[in-house]
Amino acid sequence: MITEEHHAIRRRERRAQTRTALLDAAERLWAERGIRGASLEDIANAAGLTKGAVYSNFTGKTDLLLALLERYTRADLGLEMCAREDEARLPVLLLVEFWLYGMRDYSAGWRIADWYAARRDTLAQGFPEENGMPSDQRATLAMAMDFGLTLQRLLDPDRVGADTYAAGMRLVLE
Amino acid sequence: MITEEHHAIRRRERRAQTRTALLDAAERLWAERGIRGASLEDIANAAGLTKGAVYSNFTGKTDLLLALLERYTRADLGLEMCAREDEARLPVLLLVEFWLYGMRDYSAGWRIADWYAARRDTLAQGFPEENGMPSDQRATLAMAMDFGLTLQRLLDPDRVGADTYAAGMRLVLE
DNA sequence: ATCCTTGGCTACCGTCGGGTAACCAACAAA
DNA sequence: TTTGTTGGTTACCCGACGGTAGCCAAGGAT
Repeated sequence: MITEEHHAIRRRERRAQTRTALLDAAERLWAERGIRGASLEDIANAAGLTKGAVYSNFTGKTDLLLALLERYTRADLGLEMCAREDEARLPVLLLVEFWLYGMRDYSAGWRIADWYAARRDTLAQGFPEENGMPSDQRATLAMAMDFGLTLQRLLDPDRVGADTYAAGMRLVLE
Repeated sequence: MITEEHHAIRRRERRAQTRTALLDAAERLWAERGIRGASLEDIANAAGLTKGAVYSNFTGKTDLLLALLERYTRADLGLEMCAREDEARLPVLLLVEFWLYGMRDYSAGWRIADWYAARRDTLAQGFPEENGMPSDQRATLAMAMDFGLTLQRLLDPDRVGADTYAAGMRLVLE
């Protein structure tokens, strides 16, 4: 039986779907071209919609950005991003975009900083406190190594091989 | 005595000065606001000039960008960028801008990749081959740790302290 | 069957930014 | 002094982008 609430729910679902579609498109295009490099119209078209849909679901570009940042920082990139490098390329690009944005916009900065902190905490719980180094410090170093190697490797996979990546992670994970 | 060549030289010098002034302004503004965030007019005005001066000295925005990249990759940031953190903020921001640009523009990508490689080589010469790890690999790891820690520390200096930075560099430099 | 809400579309505006062309002043060459 | 060149300014064009307003159709409510 189909009730009125049922309809209302389907309605909300459809709206959520368009929101998701827009966020997906923004995530992909902004990763590919940079935040200022993809316009709202580009994003809407990529989602099979028009710019109006964006303004119907978000108050503006920065709102869309913050919503994406919100969703992005909930979902977890697994540790060791460089493991499958082709797959990691776009997420890392977007992460760097967000880092830059956060460095310049204070209100977004704390959110990214918090995400990093949460990631470190999660990671630290996997490390037993050993060798005199606190586990949270070790987590910070692991993230740093992972990130620093990924940046070099994505830019120049020939000269920064998978073996170097493995050696780095081994060193920091003892 | 003032010869004709003397004049010609002063002329060339003045031109070189305006070029430098434009490059300086671009370096600062692009670091502060991002490459797409500062227009040619902004840059020219910051240098006390007008947009026309840019087009008199460079063929366009990307040419100015490449010239700056060229100059930037000649000058050397010392290793351990995070040592004096306030001083490092802008250079690191610009470096990340360049990294992103290089990841998306193939023709610029190899230049940045080469710069990284040269940095690694220079660094590697300071490392004796020891403990079974090749010195060039150690250089890669040192850069990765330095960079990864700097990114985290610039974003959140409270939670990523100088001690952690020191510990990371110690670990990788043995 | 009728009304009204909602979600998305279309057309439009103002601004901004890269790029161009005409112009002009300083200055070197004669 | 006159002439030509060079370095920079001014005014303008055009496309793109963020944002707004009015419209319209789908589809729930009554």
